Amino acid sequence: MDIARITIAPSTSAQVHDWLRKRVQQGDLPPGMRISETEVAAAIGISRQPVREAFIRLASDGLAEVRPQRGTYISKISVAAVLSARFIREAVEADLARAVANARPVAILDRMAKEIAKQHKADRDGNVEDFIESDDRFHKLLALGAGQEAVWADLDRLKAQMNRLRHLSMRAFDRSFTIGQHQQILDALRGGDADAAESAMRALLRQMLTEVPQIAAAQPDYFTA
Amino acid sequence: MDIARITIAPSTSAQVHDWLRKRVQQGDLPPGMRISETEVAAAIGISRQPVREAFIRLASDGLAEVRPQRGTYISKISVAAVLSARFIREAVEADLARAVANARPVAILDRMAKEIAKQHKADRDGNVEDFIESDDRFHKLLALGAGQEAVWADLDRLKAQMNRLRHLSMRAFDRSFTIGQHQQILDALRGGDADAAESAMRALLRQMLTEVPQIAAAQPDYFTA
DNA sequence: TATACCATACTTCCATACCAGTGAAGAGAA
DNA sequence: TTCTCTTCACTGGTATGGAAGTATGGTATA
Repeated sequence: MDIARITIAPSTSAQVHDWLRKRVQQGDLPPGMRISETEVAAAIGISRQPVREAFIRLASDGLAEVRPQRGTYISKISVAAVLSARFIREAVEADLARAVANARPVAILDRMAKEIAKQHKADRDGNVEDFIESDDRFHKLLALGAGQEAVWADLDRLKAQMNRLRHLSMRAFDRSFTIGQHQQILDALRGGDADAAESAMRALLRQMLTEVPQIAAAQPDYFTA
Repeated sequence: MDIARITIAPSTSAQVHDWLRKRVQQGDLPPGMRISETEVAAAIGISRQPVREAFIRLASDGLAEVRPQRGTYISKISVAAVLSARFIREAVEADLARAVANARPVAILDRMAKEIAKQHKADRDGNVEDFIESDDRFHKLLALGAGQEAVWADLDRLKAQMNRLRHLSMRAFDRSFTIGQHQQILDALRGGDADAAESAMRALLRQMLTEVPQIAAAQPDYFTA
């Protein structure tokens, strides 16, 4: 038996937290919605305490807001936070692209090509969820190719609000543009052209600058400045 | 009376969390130390529940690790996390420097000059705390000058482990080198030379690449890979 | 001496009860 | 009708007791 596989059952509180977090990320629990310790506890069939602790964790994630004696609400999406995360992504992924272009890790680049193929298929099928997941994997592979896997973990946390926006808009931004940029990035990486890889990456991420305000304007109830 | 100043007393749990967080950041509670719900509650004179919730928040910050039925421990500093945050800082602050060099916001640049003066003084006086605080303000001003204040808030959260390392090492890295780079950065910003500003910033942050492993090696008990 | 077992004193986790603050509905007066 | 006040259901916050799991040191056994 593989001793690394020995795990303990996660606490009730942690399970509730995971469940809520996924539902918020997927837009199942919409921004501004009120949630109640009592209701959730009764629905699951447990006491209030673990639910309460899950709410605290959710608030630490920036996904909920606990207002004492008033109620707990799913956080609205802060446009400023999304744009801040976008700025950070552009800077970081530009550097990552340069590093990968210089290192040219063939195995990683091949996997990136496969993801682009999956994105074509998801686009044809109109499967937004698959597209988003493959998109994320593409960018994660970039970090991996630069030997900076931990960097992606940090970016992923920053991306939390951005992910909610993507799911809510159900548009995943301009998909054909995204795929085209991914291809350009990959071509540049294969050719070892750091400058081209960087500029293609920056162009990809700057596209959000025009799309985010449009999405926010279309569903103003879900957003704050 | 300024109605904006009306605030409600923070919950006990939140106060305990703030208190613990500061003590961990300042190295008062060293990495690896065991803390107990019962002990902290008894020391403060409250029940265990708020303390428990403070521990949960602390764990969300990455500053503590709760091991069920075993105990709660102050997190050791992950060298990988520090280096990941450093990589992100370099990429982001390089872009910020370029933006500021192009915008040349005079008022901000003057404030940055004052911070450099404070750093000279703190260095002469051997006041490490003052030096660290001024150092942070210098970099925050950079984000401000680029119109990206929210970016600094995100970076600040990523810097959590880095800050602990700084306080623990009580060295604040190479102070004279830091001040010199700050001056070079400021000169480049004043001259509108984006390339020079970027390279000076990158050189400053790359200095950590050599210092972090040294500090970690000097106090191995406080660090993990 | 070395090993297996077990009592015990911890730990965090969960359930329950009660508290204080909030806000909206409803009664009553102008 | 409109306004004010009271009431009350409901919210999150805290205290406490006990359940389940873990580590440790002593003890019996080989």
